[in-house]
Amino acid sequence: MSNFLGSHAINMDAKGRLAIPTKVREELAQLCGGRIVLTANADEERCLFLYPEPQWEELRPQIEALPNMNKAVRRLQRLILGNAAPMEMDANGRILVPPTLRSHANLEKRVMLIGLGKKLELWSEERWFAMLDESPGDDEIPPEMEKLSL
Amino acid sequence: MSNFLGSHAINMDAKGRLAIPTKVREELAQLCGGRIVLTANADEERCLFLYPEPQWEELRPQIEALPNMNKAVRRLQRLILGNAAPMEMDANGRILVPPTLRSHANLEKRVMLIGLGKKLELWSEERWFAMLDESPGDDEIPPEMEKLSL
DNA sequence: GGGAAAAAGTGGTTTCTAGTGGTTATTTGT
DNA sequence: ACAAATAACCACTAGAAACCACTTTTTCCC
Repeated sequence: MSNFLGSHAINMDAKGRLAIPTKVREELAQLCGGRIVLTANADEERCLFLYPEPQWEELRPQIEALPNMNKAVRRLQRLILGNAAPMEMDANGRILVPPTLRSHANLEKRVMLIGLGKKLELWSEERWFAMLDESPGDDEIPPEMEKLSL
Repeated sequence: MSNFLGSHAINMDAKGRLAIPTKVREELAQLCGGRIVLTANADEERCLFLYPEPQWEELRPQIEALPNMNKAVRRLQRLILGNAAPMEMDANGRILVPPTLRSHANLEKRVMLIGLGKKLELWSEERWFAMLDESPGDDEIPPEMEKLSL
C-alpha cells in the first residue's frame, strides 16, 4: 500500500521537467511501475495532485458517478477529470508537467512535492509556505479531528 | 511502552545533526530499533514532534482517514503527514534534521528535547523559554482537564 | 583523592549517488 | 519533405551520507 510522506524541495528545469526524489521514485516504481496521473486539485488552493495509477483508478469512478445537477459537483469533475494527465517517468526519474497544469498551480522553478499517504501534492514553493503561514481559518473542526491525541 | 520524560538541552552542529542524549537513545533503541519519525506539529507553536515508529504508525492512519473536504483537516494533514520524515540514528546516536523542519521550528544551535510520554518534542531553546513565560491563553478548558487533581 | 580507562560528544574527510544540463534522435505537423 | 518541437539518452558535478578520528568528561578502582 502506498504511504507517501514528507516534503521535498525540487527544481523544475527550463523544459518543465521535474526530477522526482529517489525515495519517492522507488516507491512509485514498485507501486505502479512508474505510471502516474497528474491533475488539478478541487479546492481554492491551487496545487496539483499526483496519484499512482491504482489509487487514481479507485478514485476516478467515484467522481464520475457523482450526481451532477449540482454546480459544485460539476466544478469538481471539470477540475479533476478534465485536467488529468497520465504519464510515466523518463529514464532519469523525471516527469514533464504539461503547461496547463504548470500554470494552474503557478509552478515555476522552485517546487515542493508533498507526500500525503495515498497521493502526493505539487506546490509552488512560494504558495506552499504562504499557505503554511496563513492562520488556520475558522472552519468548524470535525468531531473526528477533535478527538485526536497527538 | 514508551514513557519519555524530562527536558534535555542539546546542541545541533553545523550540518544539522542532533546528538540524542544517551538515556533517550537507549529507550529508542529497545523500543523501535532506533527507527523514529520526525514531523511538524499542527498548531501555531512551531515545534517538532519525534515519534518512535510504533507510536507513529498508530497515529498516521487516523490522520489519513479524516474526511478532508474540510479546510482545517487538509491543513492538519499537510502539516503532520506532509512534513513527516522517517529516520534512524547514525552510528553515533545522532539524527539529521531536514532543513525544512529545521526552519519550521526555528532550530539553530541550542535546542531543547522534551519528553512527553509517548512522544518527544523539539524546541529552539529561545522559543521554549518564551512559551513558558507566556500566559496560558483563554481557550476554554475541556471537562477532562477540569476534573484533574494535581 | 587522584589517575586511568571507557564512554560520549564533536568535528572532519572521503566516497558515492542523486540531481542537472546538454546532445542527439525521432516524431509530428505544415 | 523539411523544420520545429518533443522525447530519449548520456555524461558530469555537487551535495549528502557513511565512515573515521580526536577530544572531553565521567566513572570506577586503586
